[in-house]
Amino acid sequence: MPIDAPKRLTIYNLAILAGSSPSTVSAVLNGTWQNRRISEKLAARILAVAADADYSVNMQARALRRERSGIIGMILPLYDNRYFSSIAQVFEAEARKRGLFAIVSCTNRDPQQEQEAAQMMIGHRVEKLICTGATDPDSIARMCQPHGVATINLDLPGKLAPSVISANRDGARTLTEAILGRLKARGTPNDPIIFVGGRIEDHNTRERIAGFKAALKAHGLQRPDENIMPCGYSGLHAAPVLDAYLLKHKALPSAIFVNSTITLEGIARWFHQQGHNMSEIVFGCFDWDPLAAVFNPHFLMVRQNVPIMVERLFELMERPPSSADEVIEIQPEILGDVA
Amino acid sequence: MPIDAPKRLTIYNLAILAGSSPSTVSAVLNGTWQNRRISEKLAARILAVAADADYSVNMQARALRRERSGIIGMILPLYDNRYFSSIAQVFEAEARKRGLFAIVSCTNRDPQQEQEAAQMMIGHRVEKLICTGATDPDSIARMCQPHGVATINLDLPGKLAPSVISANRDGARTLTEAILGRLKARGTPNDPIIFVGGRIEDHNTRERIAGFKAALKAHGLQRPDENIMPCGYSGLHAAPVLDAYLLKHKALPSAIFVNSTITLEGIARWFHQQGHNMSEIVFGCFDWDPLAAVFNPHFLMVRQNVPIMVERLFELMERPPSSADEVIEIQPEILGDVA
DNA sequence: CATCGTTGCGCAATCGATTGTGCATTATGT
DNA sequence: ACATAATGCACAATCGATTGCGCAACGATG
Repeated sequence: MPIDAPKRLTIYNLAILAGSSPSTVSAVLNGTWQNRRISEKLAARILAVAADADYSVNMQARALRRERSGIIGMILPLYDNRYFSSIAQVFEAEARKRGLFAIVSCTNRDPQQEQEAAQMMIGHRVEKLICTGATDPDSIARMCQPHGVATINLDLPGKLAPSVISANRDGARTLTEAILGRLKARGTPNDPIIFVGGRIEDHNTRERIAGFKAALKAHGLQRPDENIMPCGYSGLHAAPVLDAYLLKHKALPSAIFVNSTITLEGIARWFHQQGHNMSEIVFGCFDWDPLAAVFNPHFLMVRQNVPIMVERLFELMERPPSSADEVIEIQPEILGDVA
Repeated sequence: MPIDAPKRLTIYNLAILAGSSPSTVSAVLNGTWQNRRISEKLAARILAVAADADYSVNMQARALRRERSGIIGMILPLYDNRYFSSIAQVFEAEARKRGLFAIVSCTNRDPQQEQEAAQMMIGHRVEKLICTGATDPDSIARMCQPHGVATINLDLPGKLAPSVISANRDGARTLTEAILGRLKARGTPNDPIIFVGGRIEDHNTRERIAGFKAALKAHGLQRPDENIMPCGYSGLHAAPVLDAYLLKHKALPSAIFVNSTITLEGIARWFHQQGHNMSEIVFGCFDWDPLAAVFNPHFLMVRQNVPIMVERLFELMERPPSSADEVIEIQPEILGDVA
């Protein structure tokens, strides 16, 4: 092992090795040599030399000169969740297909971290920035705009950039109707049903609540709003909410609309700790996790259509959107045995 | 909205705005101005102008000139799994703490994708490359070496770079003993137990099998090797394996050592489809998923210690390893009710 | 008053790839 | 044979930040 790489390998070195010039080497290596009328013979020789010497283009130099980085950024609340991790994975694969390099940064649903990450992304001269589940997408859009970085919102919409989101209201209504169907099948169509989880400040939760209420109303059921408890996404907040419900009603609700798998985790933990049996209750979860689904096939779960959402995302990047605040809604899928 | 950013904002523009020079602006903005004896007054003025103009350093230019990118790369089999997504998340947070920018790429346990991703990373001049769960880490180390990019292996070890992995053999032995303890508690200490999932080609699976066998042996149990079925990670392969077992033995095993949550998913699906009851069987899984754990608190699960593993990773990066193929083993944790 | 040391800052080269332009050769047309 | 066109390639400027070096202005010292 040498003490250090004696000399970095550049197109200048390659030019000498191949008996040519840097500009020719560059053109050959980046594929524009046809336009420059480089002979096939020389191109082949240069390619051989480059391969032999194990050359690798310096992306920073390329980006600097081209004034475009070939990088596309995404900020994400977290990786550690099947919905978001799947978004990251599909996003990366699609970016790669398009010759773009994806960089993803987690921001923990924290507006300040979101903005810091966006600053980083701008520094790295990303060509676009996808704001996934951002608590404050409009601030990010405003930060990016003067730098010529277009943003697109995913999962949660904003007003200053086009957005791709799930059809939350419709999905929630369908899920709620499925829950009501289960209750009816059990012969207890009028039993109490509650909504747990999410943040009332975020668009998705509000829409889901609207869908939830609409479904109840359509079935002639009126429920007090106190049965709607958007207590945050963290699973920790589920326990106090359930405790309070139990204390007040001296009984568990017959059905629960759970607003995320993270909340579901908290609820399941509470049930286990309290010694209650989850299978006596109808669960509908607006989110999907394969392990949860397979362990509890009777659960009703809504799977957001990540592949389509990401596909639309890239379409928006490629075709300019009709308006700055266009919102594309993607229908999610409802899963669960019709037990 | 302007047709385009009229002029990109650079230190040259800032220098004019602040009535100074590019080199001074640069020094002020990157914090080295004290060394250059720039007056506090001028520094403050430049900072004000920069903030006011919403300036953002061009990282490619900086990287090019400094000959270091400030980027650290990681390749990963997939995001869509709680173990790996957690690794990505912790890695990114730790990198950020150190002023590094993390880029992560999924390679689907495919050696070719691993190498392509490594090429990309080298092109972006990552300062280090972490190969997580790589099927062929040594090839990557060989690719990186001539470019002066140090690699570190995570989760699966290699011979050409230091590695941080879980104590697979110990963990598997402990897990197996816990399973045996459950069997004994049920009064059926000699019932059959099988091992399902993983790849026999990979180090971790081999070590876990060794631990599994060692625990059986220590308890005076000899099991035929045909009960060890490393049928791959995908959940799809679990079904045929279980079908075959059932066909041959006319009964289910009393305990199953499952080698990953992905395999567990396949097994659970099979149980549900076949109408078997999982709770009659002792499950031990060498992997952890919070939802699986909370839905099946009686499951024995091994949680690999991701925070510590990543911490050791960064220590290896900062302190040179004692030898090129040093392997650091991190003890995992065993979870599950002592029901 | 001359010398020397500080303080404060700007000049210009540099990192490596890209690309507009120009200059030799060689083919083609008349 | 001569003008024109096409072919094949190299020169040199450029992207934006960094950094070794040097120079002026000023104060301190003898």
